[in-house]
Amino acid sequence: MVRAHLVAQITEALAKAQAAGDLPPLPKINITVEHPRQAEMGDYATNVALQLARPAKMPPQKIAELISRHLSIPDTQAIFPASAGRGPAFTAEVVGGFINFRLTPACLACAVEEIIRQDARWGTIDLGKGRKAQVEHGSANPTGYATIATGRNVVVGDTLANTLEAAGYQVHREWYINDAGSQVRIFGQSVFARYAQALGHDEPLPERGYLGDDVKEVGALIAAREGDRFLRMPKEQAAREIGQLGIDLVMERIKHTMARLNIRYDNFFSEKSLWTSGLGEQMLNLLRARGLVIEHDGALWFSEDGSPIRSGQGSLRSEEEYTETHDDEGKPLPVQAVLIRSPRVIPNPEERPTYFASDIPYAWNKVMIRGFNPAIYVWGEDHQGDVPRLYAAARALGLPEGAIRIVIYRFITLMSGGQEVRMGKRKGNALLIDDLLDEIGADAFRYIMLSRSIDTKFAFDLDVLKQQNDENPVYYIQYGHARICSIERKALEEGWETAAPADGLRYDHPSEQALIRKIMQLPEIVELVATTLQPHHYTTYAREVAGAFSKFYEDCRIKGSPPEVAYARLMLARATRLTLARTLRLMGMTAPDRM
RNA sequence: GCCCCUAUAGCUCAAUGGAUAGAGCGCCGGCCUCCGGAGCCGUAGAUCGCAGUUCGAAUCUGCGUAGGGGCACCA
Repeated sequence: MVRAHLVAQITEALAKAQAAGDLPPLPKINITVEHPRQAEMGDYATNVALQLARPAKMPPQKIAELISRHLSIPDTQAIFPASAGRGPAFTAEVVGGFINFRLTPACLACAVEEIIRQDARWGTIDLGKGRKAQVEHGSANPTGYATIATGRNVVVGDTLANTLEAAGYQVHREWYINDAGSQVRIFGQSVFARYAQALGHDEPLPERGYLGDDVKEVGALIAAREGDRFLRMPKEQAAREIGQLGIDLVMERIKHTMARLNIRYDNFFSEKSLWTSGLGEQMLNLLRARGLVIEHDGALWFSEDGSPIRSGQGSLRSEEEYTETHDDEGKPLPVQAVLIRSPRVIPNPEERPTYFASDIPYAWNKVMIRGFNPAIYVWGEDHQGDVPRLYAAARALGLPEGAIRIVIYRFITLMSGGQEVRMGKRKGNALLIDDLLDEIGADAFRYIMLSRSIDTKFAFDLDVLKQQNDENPVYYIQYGHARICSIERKALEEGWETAAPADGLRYDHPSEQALIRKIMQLPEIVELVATTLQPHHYTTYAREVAGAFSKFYEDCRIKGSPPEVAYARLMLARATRLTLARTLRLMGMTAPDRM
């Protein structure tokens, strides 16, 4: 709200100072306004004078004073159109080369009024301007129930989707089903083995088969539903058909798990469909026509610049060829070539050439056919090597710059007996989301998943989490919300709420003002998450809002205060409730009325 | 070997290149005639190492050290 106005005022003052000859002509700089760490330095500050010191050949303090002299201070109405006649919005002060801005108490009061006016709209911004965006998340192999590794993926993805929605995008949520390829085949064989075992046959699991209990359960379920009819057909066919049934059962269960997590999808997209629809071949032909597909020893390679593969190399697996090179400035150079079809794969509509090959038509489908921009991919760090390839493919296909954005998050490891263990679906040692939800519930799960930056790995210690459950910040935040609801209920019952004072609300207490400053930041936080795609900022912010409210609640009585004070405080409590509720909802958590 | 990510308080994590690096948990010490004590206040405690860029570095660059991931006809 306020920030954009400040930037505009500073820009104007800078231009005026130059026009008046106080400052020499200067190069254009990026004018930023930030929150000073120290409250004594005001609510906002700009460092323009420090940035201009060198080009202007003047001391920063002097520049700041000159700019400040040309600064016009707007009335609150300029920022909050509904609030007229409340005086200037802020004061400006030059300290050590910074220009510090402090919102006037009247302006803080206008902010509270504005938040209440916006009500359910509070926290929405218009960054997207109605454009279509997609967040693809989840997308684990349908070869087992959802694990907590997928949990991080979906919670991050869903929160980003919520954020983009709040930021004014029309958001589509998609799960990509990797229902093609060899893992699916092995999964089918594994389910078949468990199925046969359930029917009393001594059928061994395939090599590198899936060992988890979930696959056992799926096999037994199919045995119970379908009887022994699959035992009377060729094993290969049985494994394929049972594999499909298994995928369906697994996806059903995953959808159920997602619903428990308060996550819904607009679409589940089948990888296989990219090839059965013919789009895959179409894209390969398009790339071939552009000279970007190379045939070598019967294999098909994608090469961004069409450069030939070195002769004598039957495969690009050698280090030299596969390594992503960097130029002198450290900028990545294009990957030389990526395998898209092996000579060993017999073309088969149920098989797709390679995993990467599917990414090409999928990207096209997202951006060119369905018109998503941005199309956001939420990927685990095991896909990190695919990032430059997908970008290369996007460039080769001529997708608009920036249409594809990839979010990489670090893995979750499991603490077991003081040791970190990497989970694996095939190994069957992965912790399932459902089991964890039984223990701690969806709100705590989502909060925990969001509480760490996606760039840091997460060592998951179940015992510690269970133990900490009661003192989790989740409850502190939700408690703040529930407490406000309780206050509002009581205020209604006991009739504390009087008429609004004619000349507007007033907040003189430091704890009131600190709380207002905090809740006012919500749109900035939404913008921050929408642009950085780092959702952990919400957890920090929610904790801060709840903390500021607790302090306010300790210091400032509502009940029993003079009517005007009580009214203003009640409104502040309401604005805080709206802020907490929105933040919790962005995180996909509930905002309970009572606990 | 090459590429990506990470290293901040005893522990788990924050900090759009800004001013005195913040929280939670844990430790120690205070606060309930009162709107919900799942709370509030206070004490102690930290930027992996060495250079560099910058008016200013936890943040950017280089070289180390330690950990994770990737460089599959797995996904």
